[in-house]
Amino acid sequence: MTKNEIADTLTEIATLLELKGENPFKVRAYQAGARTLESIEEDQLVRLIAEHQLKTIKGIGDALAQKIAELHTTGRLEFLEQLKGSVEPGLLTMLEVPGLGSKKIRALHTKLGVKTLAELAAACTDGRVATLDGFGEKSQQKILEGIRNREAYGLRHLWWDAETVAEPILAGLRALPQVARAESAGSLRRRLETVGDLDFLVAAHEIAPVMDWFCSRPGVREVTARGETKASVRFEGGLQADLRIVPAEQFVFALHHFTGSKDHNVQMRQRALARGLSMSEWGLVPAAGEGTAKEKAAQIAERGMRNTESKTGAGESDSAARQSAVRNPQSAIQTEAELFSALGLKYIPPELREGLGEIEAAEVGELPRLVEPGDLRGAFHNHTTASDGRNTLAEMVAAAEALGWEYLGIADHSKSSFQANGLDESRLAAQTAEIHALNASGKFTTHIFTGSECDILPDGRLDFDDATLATLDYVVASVHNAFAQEEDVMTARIIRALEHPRVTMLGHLTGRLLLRREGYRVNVGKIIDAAIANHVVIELNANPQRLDLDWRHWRRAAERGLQCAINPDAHDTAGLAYVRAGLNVARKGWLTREAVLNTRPLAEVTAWLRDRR
DNA sequence: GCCGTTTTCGGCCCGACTGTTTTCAGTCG
Repeated sequence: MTKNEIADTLTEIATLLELKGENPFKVRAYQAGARTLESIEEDQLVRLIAEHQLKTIKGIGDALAQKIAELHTTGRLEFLEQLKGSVEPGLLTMLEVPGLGSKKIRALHTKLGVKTLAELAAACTDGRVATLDGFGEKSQQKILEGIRNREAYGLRHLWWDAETVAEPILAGLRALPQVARAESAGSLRRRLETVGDLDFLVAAHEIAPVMDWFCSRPGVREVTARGETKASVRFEGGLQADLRIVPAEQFVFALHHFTGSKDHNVQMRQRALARGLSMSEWGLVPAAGEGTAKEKAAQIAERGMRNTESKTGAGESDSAARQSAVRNPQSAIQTEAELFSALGLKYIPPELREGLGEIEAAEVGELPRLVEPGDLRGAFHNHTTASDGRNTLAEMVAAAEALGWEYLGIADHSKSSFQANGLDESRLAAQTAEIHALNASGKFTTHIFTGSECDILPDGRLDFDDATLATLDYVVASVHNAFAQEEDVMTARIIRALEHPRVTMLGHLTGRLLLRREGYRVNVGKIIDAAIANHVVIELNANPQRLDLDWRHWRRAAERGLQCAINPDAHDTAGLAYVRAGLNVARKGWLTREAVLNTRPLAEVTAWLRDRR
């Protein structure tokens, strides 16, 4: 096991011990052990294990040293297996309900005997929870709401997680000899922040082998449908995936159809009709004559295509179009660009196909040149082991260099973020000195900027005084506490921070966690105004769980002059890759390279930061 | 479970908020 995997395992042990009601200081010892482990380098750990010197690290005693060594060499731990066996697995799930911690869960388990979320929900519904000591009506209501939210959210998945599942499937489909073309479609291809299910579209000259391959993917729990041209499967974890197989000449029409949002598709069809054309997943053909719904349904049934009705609910005109398309194959149109062109439009990237003005812009050639992955030259807002990151400064810089980045900004937490091991003035000074020394050493081609993710205190003051902030290249100001403030209080608090001359950018504006937690109540428009007025950048936090500020705000904000920084908020070297999720959202927000600070070369960014100070 | 030492157990990390209380426990960042 790697260092970080071992740390995760120690944290898991701590959670299980907590649920068992073990000595809280023992729990803390495991948590501290995990953090300690994260703060050392991988090869240092390997050396210490080999030399039986683990115990020389503060916070690691006999017990932890033995367990860490066992995990490192064998990858498993008998102690953990036994521990898992002694804790009801359903109790771990309850930890995901807001407001429930180990103490309350244990009370619910021992006094009411609930073992699963369903049993807990039932106990709330019939009022048993409110009768327990330490619980009341409000707690009962809150728990019930938490469980219901979780069920509702559970229907969707983070784009990042869905993409992780989809990528190997798409690659596998493309590698099949029967497959001419394959693409993902739907919200995954539109790069929406959350995805309901996966859609794969394939052009194949032989259907059965492709279906077989798809339905037998590892992790498929159940094949929920399998017809002649479409199959649906459900993966462990609940994610559903659809595969549609179409003839090659139909592929591009189906791809467009299953990619666009409902609004985009409706607008496209209206546009086609206005030009005497009928558009559907089957093709683009001269608008067909009238026919009864019954006749069309019969034609579809005849061709055995029941499974392929439109997702957008426009099946009527589609079937007519399909009938014509079959008679008039659109062999001239091979790509989506040609399809758009046939309707007098410039190519619209999938990210923009939301029906939010992209067709009008494409008509007059005013679509933006969207920022692209290759445009990024670095990123700000990254953490190291100095606060709550899991890789050291040197490891983070080496990873950035491997990505070809010209610069990397380090912004560890400030002292008020106690829970995240925030840096006080002296530790910040030490880190700044370390960064200056590393830059001077020439060890890395990637330049390191000194920064801080400085807490915005509840009254809008910053966590460091001006003299301390003046020692840094830049400052990311973020809210990490007092989330429950009224909207006007929170808005004024953030604006006060933006007006501080040392603040370079605002971190995760709303604090939302996708599928888990709403953002704090805040007037986004006023904050954007204040950021523009004070020449402060607003970050696009690229953590797949955040993607904050939301793409729906960016187009107008950027038009009014707001600068964006796509920040991975990386807590380990792997986290730098999150910029990809951030780029998706930036593109959905119509952002160009010019709107994104970290597309600029090092010299330009250096000058920009200097001029701001 | 770790640490430190007044050498063999006692102490171990912050602060706000909420909901339950009537002085505090639990949760969360």
